[in-house]
Amino acid sequence: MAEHAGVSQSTVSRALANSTSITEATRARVIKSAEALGYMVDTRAAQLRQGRTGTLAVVVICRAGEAASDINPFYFSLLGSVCAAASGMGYQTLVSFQATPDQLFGKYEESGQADGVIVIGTTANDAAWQYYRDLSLDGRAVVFWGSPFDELEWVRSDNYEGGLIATQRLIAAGYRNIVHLGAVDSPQRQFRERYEGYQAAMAAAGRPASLQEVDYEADRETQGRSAIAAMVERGDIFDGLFIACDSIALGAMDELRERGIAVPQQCGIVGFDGIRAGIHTSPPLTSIEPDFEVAGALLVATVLGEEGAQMAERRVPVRLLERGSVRSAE
Amino acid sequence: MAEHAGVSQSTVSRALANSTSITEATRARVIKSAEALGYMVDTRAAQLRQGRTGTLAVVVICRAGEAASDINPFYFSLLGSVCAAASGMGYQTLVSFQATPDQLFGKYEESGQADGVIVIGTTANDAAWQYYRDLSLDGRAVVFWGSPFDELEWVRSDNYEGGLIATQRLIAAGYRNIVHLGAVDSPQRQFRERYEGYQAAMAAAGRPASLQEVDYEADRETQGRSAIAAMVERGDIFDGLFIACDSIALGAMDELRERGIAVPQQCGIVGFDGIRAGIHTSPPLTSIEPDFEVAGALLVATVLGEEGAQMAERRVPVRLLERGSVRSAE
DNA sequence: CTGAAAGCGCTTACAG
DNA sequence: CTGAAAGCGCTTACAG
Repeated sequence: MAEHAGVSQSTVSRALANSTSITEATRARVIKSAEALGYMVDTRAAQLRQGRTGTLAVVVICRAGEAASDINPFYFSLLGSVCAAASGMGYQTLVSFQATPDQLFGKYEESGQADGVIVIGTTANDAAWQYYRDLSLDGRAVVFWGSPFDELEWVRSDNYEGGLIATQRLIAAGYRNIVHLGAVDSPQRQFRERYEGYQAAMAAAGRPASLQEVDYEADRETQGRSAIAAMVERGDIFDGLFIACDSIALGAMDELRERGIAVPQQCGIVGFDGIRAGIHTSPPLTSIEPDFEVAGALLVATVLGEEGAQMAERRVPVRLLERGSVRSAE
Repeated sequence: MAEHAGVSQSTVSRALANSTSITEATRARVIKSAEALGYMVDTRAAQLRQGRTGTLAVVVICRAGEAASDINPFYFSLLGSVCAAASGMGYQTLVSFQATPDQLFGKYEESGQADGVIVIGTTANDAAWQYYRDLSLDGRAVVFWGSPFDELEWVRSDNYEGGLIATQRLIAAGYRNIVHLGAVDSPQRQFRERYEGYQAAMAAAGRPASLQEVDYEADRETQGRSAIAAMVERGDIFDGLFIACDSIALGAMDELRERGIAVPQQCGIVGFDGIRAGIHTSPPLTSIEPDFEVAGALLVATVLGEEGAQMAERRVPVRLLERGSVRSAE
């Protein structure tokens, strides 16, 4: 390559790396040769020399035995946003799906494969979270979406705000007995925050908070179904539901339909996550959606240790996605 | 590292690479030192020397302006399956989402970043397909999911079979006027194949085939809605629909509901792709699902140029996912 | 502004 | 079975 352009290897490198200490004439010649020869810089070699990788690892934690098509679609949206944000910052993304303990691998930094790790996915996989927690405590650059551990670097939705506006919306529509379907003691820290937002809105309206716990060991749809079944069989009175996650809400809606409870007439529902499947239920599911673009950008900025990616700013704003599972405000 | 274990660099390398020409005693010592020092082989350097990358690039072609949450969930399932299959073969996966012409990048092989490229995603993005077609014609290892070009290396669902069994199911349930919603001349080659399966089943039942074309420039849900709107407004008689893709079917079901046409009583529906959102429509959407595990494995084997990954075997088997949008067989 | 040389961290003939 | 040396394809001080 250097030979073809009649310059040294150093000059080729500088020309292609846009170094300023190169005549435009020389650069042009080098570039023309590169095109003629179909030459491209070997990224591996360049990065080895530079001591960086230009790559970020994104690991999606799954439940054991969960196929790709069973993964909560919310995480796929997040994955896409992270890849886009990384690409915008000039980083490639090494993606892997990890479920069982033997699949766990996060030593990307140690093996020179990535400059940092972004962990997203189900918090129910204890082994995985312990593994990545240790990695982080070991001083590696790893950032989590919605970590169960406060000491780690995390980025989360503004869950409190989401719970607040979801509940306010239900109250404004005139529903009286609004129950929250979720969990306060699960590793899903985000669930507790959503509950607290719900609680605040209820308190402000002078109404008691009421929580129906879901069994987070079960799959999400079963969680929703079982929760509704339990409430109905107990004879609970409710006409509004703020549900901690859309996938759970989908199961809840199925159960309500089978039991003949009409949404939104007899029961209003607001979910959380804004997944697309909620567009096609009947009625479509009203939900709280985080700003995915901000989520991706924040995760990437945080793992890269950017200035400005301070703790206080790691909250992703949310908005109400008005669809059809809540009747109009009174 | 070598110093700590009291051996040469070569020995360290051989011990860690499980070379047979190493005493177990030496290997044990090296491994212990590695653990003590937290040493790991630098993958980049190893691969540079070995002339391979141990990595596969997976590019998801999107529509311009499409956010991650708008991507057809089918492709996410496929993406997950590909990553899992690659991982099973000892390969990492470099994932990117590409929509606009300036985002197009597939020179992973040339730049030493991957040993091959797997292209999946919407066929409606002409520029992208041309780009990857050129890359493939240039001799690069690139394999496509459902390519519009016959000369490329592709892996596809057994679309003909899928169309056949979907239509047979509708016929068996006693629906008389079964229409296909799809396209025969779109770049989606798979759509034509699905139509042909439909056609064969109709012919075998002695019934005429009837095609309602969708406008593949629009987004998928609009395609479904508009197709139904057109049929109803024209006064077409139909009581069965085999729809080329679930995302289109979801839109069609929304439109049917709004127009008061009951599924499956007045109209039976079978979609294609088996996306999860179809579980929560009412009724749930009966669909044809490819075996994702086989799809991922075949894509990976093909791009790696494995023996046995012959053309004839690049068809992914499909099965009927019985849900609720077709009434029981008579 | 450009070139010759060193070196990033490995693996692999080549000797012994 | 193990070591010394070369080399994978780059970038970057160091000279000029």
